[in-house]
Amino acid sequence: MHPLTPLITYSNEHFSPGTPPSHLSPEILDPKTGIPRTPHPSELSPYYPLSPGAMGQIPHPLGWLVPQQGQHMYPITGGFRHPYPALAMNASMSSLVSSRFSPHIVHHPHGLHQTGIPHPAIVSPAIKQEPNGELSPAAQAKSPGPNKKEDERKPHIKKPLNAFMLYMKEMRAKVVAECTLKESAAINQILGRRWHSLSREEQAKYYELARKERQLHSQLYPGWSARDNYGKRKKRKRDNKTDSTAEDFSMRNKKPCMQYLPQEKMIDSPGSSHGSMLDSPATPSAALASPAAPAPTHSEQAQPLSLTTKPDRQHHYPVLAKPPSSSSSSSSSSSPLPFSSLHASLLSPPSPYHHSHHALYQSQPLSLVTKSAD
DNA sequence: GCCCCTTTGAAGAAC
DNA sequence: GTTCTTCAAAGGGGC
Repeated sequence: MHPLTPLITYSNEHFSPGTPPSHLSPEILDPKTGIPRTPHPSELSPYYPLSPGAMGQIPHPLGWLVPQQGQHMYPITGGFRHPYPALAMNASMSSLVSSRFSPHIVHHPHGLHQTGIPHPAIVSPAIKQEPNGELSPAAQAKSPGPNKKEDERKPHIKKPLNAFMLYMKEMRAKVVAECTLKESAAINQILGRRWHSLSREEQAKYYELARKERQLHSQLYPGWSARDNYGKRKKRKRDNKTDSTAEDFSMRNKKPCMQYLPQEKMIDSPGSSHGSMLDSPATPSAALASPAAPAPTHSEQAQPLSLTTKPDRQHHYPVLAKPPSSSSSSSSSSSPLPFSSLHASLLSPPSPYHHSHHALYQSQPLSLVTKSAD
């Protein structure tokens, strides 16, 4: 049984493109109009199926995502962690999500909900601060921007995890166990390939979870914007990624995973690795498509034949996913390369689903993935 | 101790 | 409208 199964009570029939499931429709609660209907947390997300009274008795619905470390979706750095405390919201949540106040106002200074329980998405300003909540001198010195004071007061509300991140959280432990790898960069490479090897149905589950997560996040923090977190990290350089390909990384691995490494060793010549898998009829069965992850377009299905190298890491929309406005862009830079020289079983975890269409994607050779010349 | 690496996806900024 | 950038998680490694 798939670990998600207990959480996913909805079926794929909810994934009619363009028509979000009714239980996810904005009419559940419109923060702007303040429609009075109080959504039960279970309506908002599979992460919130519990009644408040059940808190503390029933494991966190996302426990499967973080079974190994007992962590939670949005850990509160600074010591206190709680399993998605939004679960505790019922009436308070209603008032919270309907509030027009910004999250900074809604939430208590230290990331506490009105319930007194911090939401896991909130990382209080105590991030890298002293336990008492005051910024350490170092943190103060490093606080970017002129609004240090304001920044101190603002709880750090993290971005909701996307589908792949949810998948990573679940699968990381498995990969680590199988490969004895610990370097996250290497693990993530494996997970990235596994992600592509997932069946549509399996990916759809994660997309749906991620979508609900986003929806709930937006309802919990109506005023939150991803931009709020800009600058929280030091600007990361992207240029180096060009040179640091997976191939390089795999060579650096001191503890190679035999289960996955061979596939990379099989990559000898990019030019000789195209074709065989492309014979698979790309079953667009695409009927299965979540609103967040519509079926691929014709151009996308045709693209795997392209020999163009992966220009960059952006917008690599998976089989299910398609950018909202990428009808044209999807045909160029974002199509993964076929990786026909590898057997799917080497890349994929055992899965009952292996649509041929996936085969086009699951075999993306990281060693062949290069960024376009600058 | 901080940042990089590495992955995909979402969102915002920039053009 | 398209492209680019940043941040989500994770933990070893480098400086």
